[in-house]
Amino acid sequence: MKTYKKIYSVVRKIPKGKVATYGQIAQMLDLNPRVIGWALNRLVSVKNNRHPVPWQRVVNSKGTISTNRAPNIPLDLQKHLLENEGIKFNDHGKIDLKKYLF
DNA sequence: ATGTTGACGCATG
DNA sequence: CCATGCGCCAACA
Repeated sequence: MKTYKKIYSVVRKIPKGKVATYGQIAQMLDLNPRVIGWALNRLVSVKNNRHPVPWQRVVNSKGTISTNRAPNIPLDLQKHLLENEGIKFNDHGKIDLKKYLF
C-alpha cells in the first residue's frame, strides 16, 4: 500500500475540533515528519480521491499553521477552516495543543 | 540508478 | 525571539 494512502487514512481519523501534528502522525506510521508534509501537499496537485482528507487538522509541533510556507494555498485558509470547526487561535496565531491534540 | 524537493522537528548559537 | 543546520525519506523526473 502506498505510503500516502496510509497517511490519509490516519488523518481521516482526526475528529472535528481536534488536531494532530506532523510529528505525531509520523510517529504512528514510523515515518519522517517531512513525508507527512509531502503527502498533504500532494492533495493540492493530485485529483482528490473519493473521500476527502481533513488536512486542515494537521499543524506543526508549535501549534501554528505551516501552510503559509506553501504556494498555491491561500493565506490563512487553514486557520479559517479550523476556526469553523471550533478551534481557537491566540493573538500569536497559535493554538493550545494541550487542549486540542488528538 | 541518481538527484532533488519539501505543509517537519529538534538542537544549537 | 530569529537563524542555521542537519537528519530523514517517499515520490518524481
